Amino acid sequence: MDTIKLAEMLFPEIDVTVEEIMRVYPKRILPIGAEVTRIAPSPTGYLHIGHVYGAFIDKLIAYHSSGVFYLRLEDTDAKREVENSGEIAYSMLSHFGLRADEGYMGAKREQIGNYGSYIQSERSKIYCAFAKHLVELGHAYPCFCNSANNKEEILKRRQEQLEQNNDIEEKDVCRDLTFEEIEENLKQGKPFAIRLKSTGDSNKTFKIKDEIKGEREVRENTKDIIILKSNKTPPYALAHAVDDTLMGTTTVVRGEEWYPSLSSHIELFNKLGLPYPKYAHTPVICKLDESGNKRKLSKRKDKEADARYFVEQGYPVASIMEYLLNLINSDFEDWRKQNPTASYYDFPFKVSKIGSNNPMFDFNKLDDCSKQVISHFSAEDIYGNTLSWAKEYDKKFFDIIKDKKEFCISLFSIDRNNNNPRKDISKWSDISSLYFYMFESLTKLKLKDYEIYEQISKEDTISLLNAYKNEYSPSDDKQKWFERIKDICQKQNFCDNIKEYKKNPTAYKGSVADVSGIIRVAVTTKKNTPDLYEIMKLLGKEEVIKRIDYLISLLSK
RNA sequence: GGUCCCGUGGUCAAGCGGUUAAGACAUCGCCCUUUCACGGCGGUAUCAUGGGUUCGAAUCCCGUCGGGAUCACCA
Repeated sequence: MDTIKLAEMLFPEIDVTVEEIMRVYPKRILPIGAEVTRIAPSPTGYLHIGHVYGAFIDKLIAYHSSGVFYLRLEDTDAKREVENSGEIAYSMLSHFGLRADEGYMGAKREQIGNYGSYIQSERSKIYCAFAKHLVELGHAYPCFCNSANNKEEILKRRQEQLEQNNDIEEKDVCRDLTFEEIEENLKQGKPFAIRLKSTGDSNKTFKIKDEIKGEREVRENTKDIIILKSNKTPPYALAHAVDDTLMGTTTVVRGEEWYPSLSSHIELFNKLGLPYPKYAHTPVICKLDESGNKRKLSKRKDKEADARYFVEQGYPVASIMEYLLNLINSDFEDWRKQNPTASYYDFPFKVSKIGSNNPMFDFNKLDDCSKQVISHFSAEDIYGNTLSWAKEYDKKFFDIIKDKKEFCISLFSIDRNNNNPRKDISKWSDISSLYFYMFESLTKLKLKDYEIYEQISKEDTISLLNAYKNEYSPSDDKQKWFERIKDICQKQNFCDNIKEYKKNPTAYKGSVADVSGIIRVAVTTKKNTPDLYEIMKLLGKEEVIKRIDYLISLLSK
């Protein structure tokens, strides 16, 4: 068959050649060893946390090799496109400090870099030229079969095939069409897609090194994959081969879900006569679902799949990044211990040290990371961050704290300006509930809202509170303040010394810890708060007495 | 169902033929502490399983089981 003639018949409107295009995209001039990486989200809604994870690895690779990290928009599927999501992807990436060195810069901003356009929908002529080239070479052919339109249809079709022959094989009925048949189809105006004419042998394998998985042996591709859809846009495979070649990507970092299609991508590169890049197939972040099984974080089911969730919750950027880095290279924590104040970009990260297990997302661990991170913040920074977070995501709390700068800073300073700062805040949204008693009156609460000391009788509790109410003086220094509590202990047969109490617990009604705790609960409802002395000073005598009285009244009912 | 990937404590994991099987989170004790914290110390593990290879296996090989991914004109 005259493939040149066929190509011309299929693509009469394409007048550029692959050679001409390649000339427009010169080789990058970079330092030796520099890696070019990219994040290539498709604008189908929000940015998945997995993209943040992947982009972070991209950025790290580029950063440590003095290379380039760029952002490309993979918007070749108009059906799935969601408005504004390109912008969301850009701004989320920027938010997490993963701003690209070049590429797409958000909807209304110009693209930066010499290898654009970085928006695939603007490159369709390029893809067609490559597809045409492949037809010319006899490595691709037109397919006139009807396509499935949605996932449901695909799954149904697959199910039917399974029931029939236990095997799903791509049937390439158009592979052996004659020139005349193709011409006839074209005349009738039938739409066509372009398929790769695979020459792979499923009994043969080849070796390839994955930067994460290491040396692997994979089976040759035998599928005639689609390389151009009937609407003249490319599916991922062609876009990947063409763009990553033209844009000079040296390492492709992508999720493990791509691994099964690797051999088809390699065949495509081979047929194109192009060298393929290095690959790093990353593990996929999972979670434990309701039935106890591990599964990929799902956009539809899991709120934490959306990168915005972490912003809405008020996690500092560093917290997320450090948690992710801990997942990426598990020795990060050791390094962090040695280098408590260094930037995480200085961590000697290694692609090869990325594990190949799919990790489960662990909020416990994230929160711990975040508590560590926030413990290094100053009270002023905590206030500032909380304020700007609340302005966006908690209007009510914003109104409460916006004019209370001094008060809040005093509050956040408690237990903070020392060598072992308190670690109770993991995200800005914690603060309103953690310290709610500092911002509102307690007079609407019921007894069940208090963390009452069950082991102390109601009568003793009331009597302790009454006694303390009369003793409390805001002008006391901390020493004196505590002396008074001890006084009450002695008068009411509570032990004022913990060690003593532990030696002989039955001799007392309780210890000074219980008494302090009871006062703490009366003032704050909670057993766990920052230093009580400081809290009471901030609240003021009137409020403290009022709160004690209120709890007494609740207990007396 | 085919193909591929993965199996070390609740979670993240170090480990690469000889280890008392690191460390972190969570959890439970204890200690420190004039309260809450912070911090310190410690407990909780027959390395999915069965069989090989070996003087010796979490580490190598095979089977089994379990989990995951993928098999689109989606990325």
